Amino acid sequence: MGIADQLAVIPLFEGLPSEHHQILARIVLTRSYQKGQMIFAEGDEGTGFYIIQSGRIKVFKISPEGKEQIFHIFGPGESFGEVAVFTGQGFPAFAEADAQSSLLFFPRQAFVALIRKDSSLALNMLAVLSRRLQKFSALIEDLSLKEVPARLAAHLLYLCEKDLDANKISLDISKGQLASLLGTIPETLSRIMSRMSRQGLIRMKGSHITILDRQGLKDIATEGKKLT
Amino acid sequence: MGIADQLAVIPLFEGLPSEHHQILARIVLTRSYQKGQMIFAEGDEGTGFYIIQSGRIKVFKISPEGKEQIFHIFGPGESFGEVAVFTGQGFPAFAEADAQSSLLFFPRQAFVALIRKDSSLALNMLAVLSRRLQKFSALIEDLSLKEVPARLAAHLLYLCEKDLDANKISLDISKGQLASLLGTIPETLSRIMSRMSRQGLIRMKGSHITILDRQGLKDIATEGKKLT
DNA sequence: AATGTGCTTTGACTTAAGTCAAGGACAGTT
DNA sequence: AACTGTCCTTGACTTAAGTCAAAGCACATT
Repeated sequence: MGIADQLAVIPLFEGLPSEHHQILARIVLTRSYQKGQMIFAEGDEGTGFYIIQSGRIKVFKISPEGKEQIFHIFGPGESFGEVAVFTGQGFPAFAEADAQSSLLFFPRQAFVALIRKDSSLALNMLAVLSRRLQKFSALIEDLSLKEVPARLAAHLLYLCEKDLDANKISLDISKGQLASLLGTIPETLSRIMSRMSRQGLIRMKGSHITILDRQGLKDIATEGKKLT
Repeated sequence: MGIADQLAVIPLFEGLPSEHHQILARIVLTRSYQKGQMIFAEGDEGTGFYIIQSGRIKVFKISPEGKEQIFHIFGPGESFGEVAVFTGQGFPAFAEADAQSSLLFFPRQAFVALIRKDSSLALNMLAVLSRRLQKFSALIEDLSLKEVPARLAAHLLYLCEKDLDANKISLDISKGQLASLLGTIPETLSRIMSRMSRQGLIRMKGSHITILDRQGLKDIATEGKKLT
């Protein structure tokens, strides 16, 4: 399967004329990264953006004291680093490979040139950025207006919805990373998870979590209901 | 001056052929809002977006307990509510007039149709959304990785840069709103401001603030330097 | 099986920031 | 000048969450 065919199934490139898939295939560069390798740093010049072919990428910021906040964890088919393409400023965060990854890199100039010619591509990109803005709104709301138990409850319910229909979740990231994604630290997350277990809301065995009381979690996630 | 001429000077519509300004002028609707009036609520269907002609709009979320987090305060020439246009989902937050305001409303269908025809408009919109994403990143970083004194110090320096060259700032929003913008509450903000005064970093007289020690504020904003 | 390295959990403690409640300050109105 | 409502400040207290440090586990390697 050629690159152009791979591109055709990526949501961002859906509905484009196939000659545009050809053009994209000509301008794209493939890059590989080891687990833990940095893809770009905050402030680096944004010379293009990336789509994940395989692997996993985390986008994050880190405080001078070393606390990390993960903004997103992206998987195959998802894009990142677009913001810098359209603002002309540097990348606003760090990106690092969370596993051995293969990425497609689209250089800025050529990509912008294509977007000028293809309004479907422009609209797809607008949809991608809009959805990202929506996710950010939710994160801001969480950080500012909810406490950690509520964020965790919401996240567990979210995983449960998208992952499997049943009540079993298997975390595909470490608990430390989950903490960072929820805007907290491993110790706090650990304590809250054991409180939830003790109250019979969830069962925990390593990275496997079973939801026992969906309604109870919902109450904590949305209502101001407290976790004893 | 006709609407089309007004539109021509709005950043989002810069560089468009003037016949497109004409089209925009034909599809736009003018709407007026009293201070305190709601423009849309979270979850409302996004039938279009707005540009501010005059007045001021705050976009925010509110917790069940009543704490408010302001996402943005927008002024003349700025747009809001675009996200819902491109995701097709409801508005992700509330918007309310912060003063008597006159808004331009662009209905979704007609606007998307124009964006299909005008790639400059599409690129302008991509730039607007990208910059917004950048601002959100900064807010997330602040909420998660910095404490309130650091956020306040950064905000004061920011106001000082954009407002006037001198060291005098006059807040154009209430302190309560500033608190909500920084992700805290009035009491906390008040305490921190008096600490800053006591330490000789700023002088405060009502809504007028003078920066006395720019470097001191910078240290608090960026380094992990503490405020005694 | 033994060793080691990197997560995760737990405990005791500290601290930033929120809550509740009472005063002040101030601007506009009568 | 007195009144009224709103916003701001201050004080005493509570609490969620972070810090530091020590075990505990678990998995991979030798």
